[in-house]
Amino acid sequence: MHLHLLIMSTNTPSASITDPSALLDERFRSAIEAAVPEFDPSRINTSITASRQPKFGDFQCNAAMGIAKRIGKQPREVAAAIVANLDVEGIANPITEDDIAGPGFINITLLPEALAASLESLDTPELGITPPVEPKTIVVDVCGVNLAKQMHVGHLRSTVLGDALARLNERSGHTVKRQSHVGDWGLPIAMVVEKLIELEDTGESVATITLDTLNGYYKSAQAKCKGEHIALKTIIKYGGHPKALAECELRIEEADAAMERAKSRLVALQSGDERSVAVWQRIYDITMTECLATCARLNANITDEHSAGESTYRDELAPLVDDLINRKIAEEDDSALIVRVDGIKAPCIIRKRDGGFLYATTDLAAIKRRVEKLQGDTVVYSVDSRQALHFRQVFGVAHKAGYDLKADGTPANLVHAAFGTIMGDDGKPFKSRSGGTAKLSDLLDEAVSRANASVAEKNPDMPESERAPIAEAVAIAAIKYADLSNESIKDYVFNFDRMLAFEGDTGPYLLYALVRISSIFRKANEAGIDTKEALTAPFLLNDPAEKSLALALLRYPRTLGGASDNFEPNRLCAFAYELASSFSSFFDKCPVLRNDDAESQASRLRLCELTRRVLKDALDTLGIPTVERM
RNA sequence: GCCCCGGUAGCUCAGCUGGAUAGAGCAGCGGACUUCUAAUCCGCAGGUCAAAGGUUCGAAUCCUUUCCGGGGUGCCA
Repeated sequence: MHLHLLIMSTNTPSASITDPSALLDERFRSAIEAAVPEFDPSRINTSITASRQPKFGDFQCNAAMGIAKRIGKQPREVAAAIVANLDVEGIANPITEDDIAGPGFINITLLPEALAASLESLDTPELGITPPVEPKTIVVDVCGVNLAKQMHVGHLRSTVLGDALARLNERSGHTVKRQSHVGDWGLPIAMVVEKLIELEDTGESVATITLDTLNGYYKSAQAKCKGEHIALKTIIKYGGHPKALAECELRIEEADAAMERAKSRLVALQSGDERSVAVWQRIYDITMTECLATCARLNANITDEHSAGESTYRDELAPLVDDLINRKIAEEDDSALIVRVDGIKAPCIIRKRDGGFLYATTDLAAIKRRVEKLQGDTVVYSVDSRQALHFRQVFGVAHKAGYDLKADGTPANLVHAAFGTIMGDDGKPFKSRSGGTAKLSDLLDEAVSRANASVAEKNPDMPESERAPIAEAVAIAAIKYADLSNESIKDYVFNFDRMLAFEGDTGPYLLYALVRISSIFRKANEAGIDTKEALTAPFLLNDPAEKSLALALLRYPRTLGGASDNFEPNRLCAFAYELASSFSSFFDKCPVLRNDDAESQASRLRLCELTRRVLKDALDTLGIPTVERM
């Protein structure tokens, strides 16, 4: 009954009998109800946590202090009453007043057989993860590349974090819909289209054009339209040679003309001009082919079907704005159309003075589609923290207009999972060696080449054909773990040396733990040991290292649920590191194959296999690739 | 000006929603490889949790103020 209540009360009920703290919660709840009948049972929080230090046992109950305060009794007196009413038969060592410590902590030490039983129940295909009572549909805004532009460091976090958030929620049993909001519309794109058409007209072949070339056109087109005006201002302000001034003015004339051509090209594109659309489509294909390949290389599950370009919203913008006008939600201000949101000083501009729509307008249409068509209960945006105000505004407008209302009339949960900037060693936003924007694929190449050198150093005999895919996986794991393991809101320093040092709290360390387990099973099979048989052997957890490994394993379901519900992949990273660390200690202290005791050997083999499966599952859920050898 | 986010060991970072003596990894020092991959393990050292108040049995965590750093701020995306 109490367990049932517990499950109903959590969004993702990952706690089950697999989790000893859930069992303890049930027993302590009963004890508290009996011990302090005057206390409102619905307000009981048993506050069972894992103990930090072994001398305080495995778990502790911190409920007595809080309850004592509310009912005006001494904390230790309440703790004693709880203990007197407590039955932990079959779970933990009997608890007496001697186990009450400090202001009223109740220390709990699990019975070895209870620990083994919990491990048994973890050792299933689901690994203790139970599906949510009410599965939700979660839309994840991820990646967000722009046409005619390479992916750069800025896309790393959106892609890696967004994909991890998606995987976390999928693993928790929710329905996830990824949406990559591709910047495929607007004047900048029209500029590139115009440029390609001009090239075609002069007879140049654009059939085999690459994304690199497109990226160059994008930059030069942008520079052409913007830069010269700045140069002119500088010349006028500081005085320049008349010749320079004349040259500058000439270039401005050219740039303005180019801008005019781009604007009319945009009109042509928007009205469906055949040639413009064909060129646009080619740019789209070239960009997406390469970007999706980079996503695949990053082991991020982002494909063509997840792409939802801004262009797909273009017919929805005018009606949406009209709706806001008609319902008096939007108002004119200085010839622009704005919506005011409570609590935010800056109004959200949804239509420019010249009649054009903006980023915010498209995002409103996107929210509408994601809630109404995609039926998202939650829409989460894996986007840079610098856009926090934008999202506060857009979410506010959507709510004001009711665009966030689900079919049942309740509002969807709109979440900006903001992340910080990737910095260079100088503490400034990361740049390439040459000082420009760092191309993501170049970054990955360098990581792979470093990983390759390390693998070659550790395994001189390994053939190149085997080494290459391992180096690739190790490099990607290193980069992704470095990105995912920090709290996402914070900026972090991108440092190859630290990431690929292969020591300590890094992706390769986690992979190494898996490699050691694989190695044990390879050796076991070579020695003719029946490993299949061992996988059903009873767990014997006598060594402290075995026990702490078991306790680490049992934290998996709860940790996964917390990471998923809070959109915090770093929690799962910390878990994976602790698990790998516990395993490494176990590996050092508890010989598996060189073990005369057959029962102990079987138990340890099973413990190894369970560790392998949990660690692999956690890494899969983070989108981190794994290897068998390294 | 206003708003948002940070500040924890020499460096890079955790800290499970208020719990016991604040934890890791690098770097430093000292140990452990004829033994399941030493990309590892074990130990030592390293802290006024930016500062000051407040809330209470109890604060890195919650509240207030101040300082420092970063970001954003009506017609780019």
